[in-house]
Amino acid sequence: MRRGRHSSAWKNVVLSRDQQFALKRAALLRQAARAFSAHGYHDTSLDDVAKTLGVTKAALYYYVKNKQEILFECHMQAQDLGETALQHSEQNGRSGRDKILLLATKYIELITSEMGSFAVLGEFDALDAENRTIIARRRDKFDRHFRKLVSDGIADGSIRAVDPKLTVFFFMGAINWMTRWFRPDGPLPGTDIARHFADLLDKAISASPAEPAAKAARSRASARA
Amino acid sequence: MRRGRHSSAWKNVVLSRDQQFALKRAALLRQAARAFSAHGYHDTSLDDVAKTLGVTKAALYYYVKNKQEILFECHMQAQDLGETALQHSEQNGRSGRDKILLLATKYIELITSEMGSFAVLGEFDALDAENRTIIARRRDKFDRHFRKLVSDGIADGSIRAVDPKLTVFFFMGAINWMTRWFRPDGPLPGTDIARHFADLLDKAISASPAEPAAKAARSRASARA
DNA sequence: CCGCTTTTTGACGACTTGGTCAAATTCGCC
DNA sequence: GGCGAATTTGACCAAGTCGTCAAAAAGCGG
Repeated sequence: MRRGRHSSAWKNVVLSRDQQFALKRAALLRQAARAFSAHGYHDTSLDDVAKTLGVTKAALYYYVKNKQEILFECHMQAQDLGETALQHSEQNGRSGRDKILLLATKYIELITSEMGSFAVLGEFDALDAENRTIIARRRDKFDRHFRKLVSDGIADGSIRAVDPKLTVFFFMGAINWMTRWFRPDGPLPGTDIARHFADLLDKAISASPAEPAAKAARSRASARA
Repeated sequence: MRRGRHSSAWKNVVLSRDQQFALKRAALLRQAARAFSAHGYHDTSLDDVAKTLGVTKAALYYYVKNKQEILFECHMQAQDLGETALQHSEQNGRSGRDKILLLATKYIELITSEMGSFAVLGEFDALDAENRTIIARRRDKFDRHFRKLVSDGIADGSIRAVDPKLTVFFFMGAINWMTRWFRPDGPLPGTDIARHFADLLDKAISASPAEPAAKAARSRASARA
C-alpha cells in the first residue's frame, strides 16, 4: 500500500499508505462512535472496539493517541452535521421561519443517516475538561446561531413572539432525544420524521398559523432531501 | 431498627430505628441520583457517593444490596414523577388538549423541583438486563397513556391530526433534554419553563390555533403549581 | 455501667481496563 | 529473495472499582 508514483496503471487503484491509514482510522472512529452511543463511553472498553474491528487493542494506539481522543473526534464529526445543516439553511432560506424549518429538516435528515456519530453527543460529560471546553464552545456557537434565526424571524414577522432561548432548547431536545428511539432500520424513514418534526415546530412558532408560506418552505426543504 | 414502643413521651420525637434507616437510605439514593446524573452511572464510584454522605463505601452496603439496586431505585422514583403528573392531568382535564397541557405543565414543574432523581432517567442503558426490562415496561406504559391523550384529543376535536407517537417523542424529547441545561439555581424558575413549553406544545398540536380554551387550561394548571 | 443489637469501619480479593513496549509480522519495492 | 519501513501483536503494569467480612464502634434499654 504505497502511493502509485511510477507504478503500473492499475496500481493506482490500490490505496496509498496514507489513504489506508486514513480509512482505517475512520473505521475505528466509526465503530467507536457506535459503541459509545450504544453502551456509553465509560462502559465501552477498547478491547470491545478492537474486537469489532478484528484487531487487538494495542493496534488502535497506532491510529489514535488514547481513548479520550477517540471520543473527542467523534464529537467533532457529530457537530459537523449541525454546521452543515446550518449552512444549508442560511443559503436556501429567506425569512427567519424559512431558515429555521430548513435547518430543522436538513439536520434531522443528516443525523438519521449518520446516527452513529450523532448519538455520541449524548456522551458530553465523558469528555475531559479540556476537550469539553472546546466542544461546549462550538455547541454554544451553534445554539447562538439557531437562536438568532428565531429572533430574526420574530423581527421579520414570520415567527410569533417566543423566547428564542427556550424555543431552541425545546426543539434541540426533541432532536437530541431521537438518539433514544430512532433506529435506522425502523419503520419510519428519517425524511418522514424530519417532515413531521418540522411541521410541529412550524405550528409551534410561526406567526400566522394558516399561512401558505410554510408549505412552500417545507416542500423546498424536502425536495433536496 | 426498632419502634419506640413504651418509651416516655418525648422519646416519640426522636426517630425510631426504622425511620432512621428509611431516612438514611433515602439520603443515600438522593445523593447517588445526583452523582449519577452529574457524572454518569459508570463514572460514579460508590466511594464518591459515600464521601458526600460522610461515611465509608462499606456502610452503603448496609442499606443497599449493590450499586445496581441504587440505580434501579432511582429510576423508580423518577418514574413516579411522571405517573403523578399523569394522574393529575386525568383528574383535572376535560378534553384531550386539556389533559395534555396539564400533564406537560405538571410534569415539568415536578421534575424541575426534583432534578436529581429525574435526570437519572438518562442512565437507562446502565441498568442491567433484568431491571432494564422493568423500567422499560413502565416507561412504555407512560408513553402509551400519553399517546392516548393525543389520539383522544384528535377524536374530540381539540387536537389537530398529528401522529401521536411522533408527537409524544417530540415533546418527551424536549422535556428529557432539560436535564442537560436546566439548573435549579438558574435564572428561569421551573414554572416559567413549564408555561412556555406547554405553550409551544399547545400551538404545535391544537386544532384551533387561536382558541381561548387553551388559555383556560394553562392558567388552571399553573394555579396549582 | 452492662450487655445486646444496630451500624460502621478498614483491610482485602477479584476483576476490569487504559495504556506501554519490545518483539514479531506484514508489505511494498529494488 | 531480501531490505527497510509500516503495522500489529502479546505480555505486562498501574490504577481504579465493586463487593465482602470479621472486628470495632455506637446506641439503647434495664
